[in-house]
Amino acid sequence: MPEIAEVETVRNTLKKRILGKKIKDVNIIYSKIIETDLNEFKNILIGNTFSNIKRIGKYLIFELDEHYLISHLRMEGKYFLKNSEEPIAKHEHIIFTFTDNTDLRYHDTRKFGRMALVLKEHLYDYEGIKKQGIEPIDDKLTKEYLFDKFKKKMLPMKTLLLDQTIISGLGNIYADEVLFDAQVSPFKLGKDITLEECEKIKNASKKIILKAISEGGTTIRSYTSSLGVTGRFQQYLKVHKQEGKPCIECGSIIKKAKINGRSTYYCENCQK
DNA sequence: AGTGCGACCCGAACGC
DNA sequence: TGCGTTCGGGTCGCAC
Repeated sequence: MPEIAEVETVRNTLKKRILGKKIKDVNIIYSKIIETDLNEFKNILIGNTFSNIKRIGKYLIFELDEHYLISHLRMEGKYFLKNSEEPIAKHEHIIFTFTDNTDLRYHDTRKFGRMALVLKEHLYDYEGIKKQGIEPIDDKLTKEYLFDKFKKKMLPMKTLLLDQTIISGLGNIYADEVLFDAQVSPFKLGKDITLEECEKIKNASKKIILKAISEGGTTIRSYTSSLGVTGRFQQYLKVHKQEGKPCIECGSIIKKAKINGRSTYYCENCQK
């Protein structure tokens, strides 16, 4: 389940492998992934070259001549690099074939990921991109900014951390970890949060994302032979999926709850 | 405007 | 064993 750290790892790995290669064909096996008109999608990509790969929030942005290919992996999207002769595997939905007879293959068991082509000057007209808030690693993420965004909200903090228009890039796993690190209850309403707690949330977000990115980078090195390009997150989780285990800080049993439909793990004793 | 929730998918986990 | 059911994850879009 890719979050910002996994997306960053995929970006760095693909940059080393596909930049400068000319696309000679695009095979669309499952078309609902693609939001752009399919003929237009193929016509723009064939003959084109990926010249850079950027990231905005959880979106991968592949740079082309005049367009960007925007790709969101959602939960299970992955990119594989394979030789073109290899048979198409289950769950491979979009295949970009380069002139050197290698493929970039988009693999997604849940078919939830999305791709779209936009003209470069229209990147920020794309809804998902336009709405992104500030990233945890950006110095513009201040306690004052967070306090201002949270202070009138009747929603629980868990929900607010998942809102990409406030903090860009936190997913369900890291939201739990951030709240644990900041010692803030996931149930606490935005309107009840203090400036001091915003400072803790800001620091925890940055710390956890930076750690996750470095872990993702470590993990990927074991993938060189199989070519599965994904940054699987490490099991350094203190609360997420730790239900029933003792809290590493106080020994209380980690609890699980649903908050606005999202599974949430927390320590009742540490998080107030 | 703010909030709540179903839809999109399908493999894994669970219940019988 | 084998079947059917439930769950989960990020985002969108619709309902209130």
